[in-house]
Amino acid sequence: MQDKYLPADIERAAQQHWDSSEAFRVTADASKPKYYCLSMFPYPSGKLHMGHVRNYTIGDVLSRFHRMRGYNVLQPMGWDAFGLPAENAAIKNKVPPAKWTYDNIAYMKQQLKSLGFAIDWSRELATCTPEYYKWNQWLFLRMLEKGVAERKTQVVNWDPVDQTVLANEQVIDGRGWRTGALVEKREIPGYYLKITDYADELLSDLDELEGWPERVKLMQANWIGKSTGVRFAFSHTVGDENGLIGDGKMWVFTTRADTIMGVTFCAVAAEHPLALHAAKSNPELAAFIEKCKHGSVMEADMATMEKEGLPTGLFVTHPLTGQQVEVWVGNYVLMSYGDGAVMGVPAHDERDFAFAKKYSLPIEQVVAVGDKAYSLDAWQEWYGSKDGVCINSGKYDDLGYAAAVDAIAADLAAKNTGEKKVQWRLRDWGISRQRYWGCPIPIIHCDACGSVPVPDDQLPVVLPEDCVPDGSGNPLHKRLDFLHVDCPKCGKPARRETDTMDTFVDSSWYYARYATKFGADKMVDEETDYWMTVDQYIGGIEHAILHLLYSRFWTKVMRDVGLVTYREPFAHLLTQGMVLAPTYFRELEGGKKEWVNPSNVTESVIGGKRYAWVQNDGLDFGETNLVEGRGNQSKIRISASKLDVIRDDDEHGKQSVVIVAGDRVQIGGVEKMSKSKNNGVDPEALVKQFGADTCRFFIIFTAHPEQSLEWSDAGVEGAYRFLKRVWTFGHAFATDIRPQIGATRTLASAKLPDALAAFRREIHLLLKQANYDLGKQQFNTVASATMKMLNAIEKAPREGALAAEVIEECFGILLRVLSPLTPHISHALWNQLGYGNDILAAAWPEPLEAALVQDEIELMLQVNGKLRGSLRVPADATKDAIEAAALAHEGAIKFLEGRPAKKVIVVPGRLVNIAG
RNA sequence: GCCCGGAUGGUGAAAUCGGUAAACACUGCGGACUUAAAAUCCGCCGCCGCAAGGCUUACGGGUUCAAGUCCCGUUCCGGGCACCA
Repeated sequence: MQDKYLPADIERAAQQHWDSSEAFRVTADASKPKYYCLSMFPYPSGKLHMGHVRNYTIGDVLSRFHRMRGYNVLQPMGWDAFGLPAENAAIKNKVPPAKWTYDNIAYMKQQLKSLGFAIDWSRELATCTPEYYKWNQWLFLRMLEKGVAERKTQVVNWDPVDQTVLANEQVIDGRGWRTGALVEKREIPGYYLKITDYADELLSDLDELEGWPERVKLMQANWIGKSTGVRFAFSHTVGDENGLIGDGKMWVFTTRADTIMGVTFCAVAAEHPLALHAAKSNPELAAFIEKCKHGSVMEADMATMEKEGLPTGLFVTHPLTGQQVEVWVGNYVLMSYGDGAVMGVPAHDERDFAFAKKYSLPIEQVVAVGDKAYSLDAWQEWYGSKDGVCINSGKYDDLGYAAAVDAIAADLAAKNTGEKKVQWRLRDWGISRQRYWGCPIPIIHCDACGSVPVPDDQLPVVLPEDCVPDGSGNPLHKRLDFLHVDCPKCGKPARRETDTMDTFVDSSWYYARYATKFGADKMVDEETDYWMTVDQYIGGIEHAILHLLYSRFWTKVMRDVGLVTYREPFAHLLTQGMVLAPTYFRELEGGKKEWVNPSNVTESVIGGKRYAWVQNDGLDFGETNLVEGRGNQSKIRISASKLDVIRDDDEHGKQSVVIVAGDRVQIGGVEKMSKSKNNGVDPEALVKQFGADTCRFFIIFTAHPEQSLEWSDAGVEGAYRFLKRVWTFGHAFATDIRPQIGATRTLASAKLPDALAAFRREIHLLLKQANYDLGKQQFNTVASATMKMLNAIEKAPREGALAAEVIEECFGILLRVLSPLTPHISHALWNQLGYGNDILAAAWPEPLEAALVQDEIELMLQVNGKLRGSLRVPADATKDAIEAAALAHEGAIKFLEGRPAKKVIVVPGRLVNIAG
């Protein structure tokens, strides 16, 4: 056996073994419990980043752990291969998105393999292949048939120079990313999936998802946003030659019908028919509406922008008081929520209050809480409270919130002008994208027949893969061979739809496709019934709402089409935290920042302040300067061609001088690894330098899976050092310890000497803790436990057959607990130390009760809640005996200072607290 | 702005049900080995204090024999906000 730890050799051999034995290829097997472990598939952006490595390491730990516990484990992998970055790369490099994407997949696949994940590669898929996206198209057609998909208008960001639709990401400060032109809102037709039809079920089924984090369920529930309120109409006589607008009714929705008597104005969206009508004769209003068209379609911008409005000069009639109420246009009213109009109750709605103050509109208090006094000076929290009673509200006076809403809803209903209604915040899912690199929407536009679905036998509608977008719109418009098609209905020349599907469609059902036998001409087959649902899903918290909600919706549609029987796709969800790294930059002329990669930066603390610099690129050893200085008592020795001197005083006035080689850079914050901040750490370089096991171990060890992880080069070296020690001990075991073991094992029946028993107990205790933590999916402390085990094993007695047997048992436990984290080294040692052929086939270790027993335990002694000592008592001591021992303890006597003990609390196995 | 999280030593973090705060590491410092360096091994390391002891889990209150953990309020940081994935 090799005495040095050589990760490259060990890892190559282990991976070859897994490959040649097809170790991770699985099929349905009814004799075993199944465990479907799924990590969110990567976008093939070019190279793996640390977020991927973290995600798949967590998944791999779970997969390997369950496999050793006897589960039939499926862990697949694939590629979320359509999307905007491929088009951006095409614009930049003049390479078709398809080529860029497939090249990236090939590269990243080899990177994934080098990390030793237990993946069944026979199930690999890429969403940009026709055999996959055919089924997007097929199910979309079923949705059209069922009325779940429909065509209507959508609001998009329009770049007037490039004449193209922009993604939100491509709008920077209200301007197009390439042209710098002011972006406009524009309405165009597109396809929608009616996720709102499933709102109730998507909300109520959250209760079934016991394996999901509460916060994710809460976020989803808030996103769906069920609110019960009253929808009612203000009547009016505004109309034109086509009759009254909206049949003389302006509908609004409110959750605060109890404040209806406090309405002093109404506000409508800029796109509302009443606003458009008024604008015809009001140039100022027309200009305001035009202004509202520019600006963001994003909710965050809508919510933070200055609330502005303009009166329309139109009036509507309050349905209960009969009073005339002026209608304003407000830039904060969304046409897409409810009916695009709201009632304005400034006394009890914070936004209305600010609006009324700004435009000097009347404010009338109609709710009172206790004896609190209402004032118009500033908004008070209680103005919006539902805990008060109605005042100044005629017949509704003195009613509480619920009673008032009921009474008002009943009166509105009696007048046939309103009713209670459930309103959802959730909007329908617009899936049309005016973009090339996506799944074609299977529709043909015919002048005679309209929008005609592509017949099933003509699927898939294949996307030409050789287009190169140039940023000025969808290149499919110029592809006549794609565009020209005969109408399936009437046979006359027609035109294909050029819009493609949102990439969230692709990722809404890939998990079901992995579980299907490929080749079968079906979207999913019987094998899915065995594997689904996904037992464990792992991915970034940033997907907590959209991707997960769309996947749940898509599953329910597949169920309603009769494809599957389950109603939820993911039983357990683990939301991993982000991978962060420090950022560094140089300030360039004009205030621009040039970001410097952390791998080129050296940092030091000088006089209590942090400094960073980039080592000189061209270190010139021909003219080496050797400099020795003193700073903070430490010697600094550097060789460089360019030097920089940093001087600083710490808070005690001591001056430090440090001479550094290189250019100073500014220290930014610790942020998510990203290209834009140039703070990514390359996993490939790391694997080359230290091996996959070190990389995996560091990632698992350094943070709880759900928490963000801060990158540290020094920490990686610590992980490497640990694995070296594991290997070194394995070598010592093989050469010095194992040879002491006799022909027959005696451990099971032997009475161990105290030191050996204590050591064995420690390992089994650590194992018990590790198993508990694995159950909690807290892998960082499992990694700690393996380090503690090695610390104990290295110090354990190793002379004699019995000691060797205990070490054999304990090191075997360590190797197995380590194997999901660092499978390569575990594989090599398990095999070479004679534990067995393949650690994958070994059973997961369980602690032995016999090894855990102890005679004496230590209890902490507190006096008035403060720690004053400890006492050793027999493990089976009674409460009275413990009390007596505690009161007799010198620490207790000293700190009670002669006072009698008022109360003695004994917490079994932990502590005694004397109150005196 | 709205919704959801988070905050513990010089650093990453641990503390299971309210019961020893800082396990396990990293950095740093001291030492051994070495001609030297690397590697490895041993020791020390929250703050104040000579000590006894006191203080300490972002900040301010509260509940409790006992609070990092529960409750109320505040600040700061992060994620999402529907066309980035």
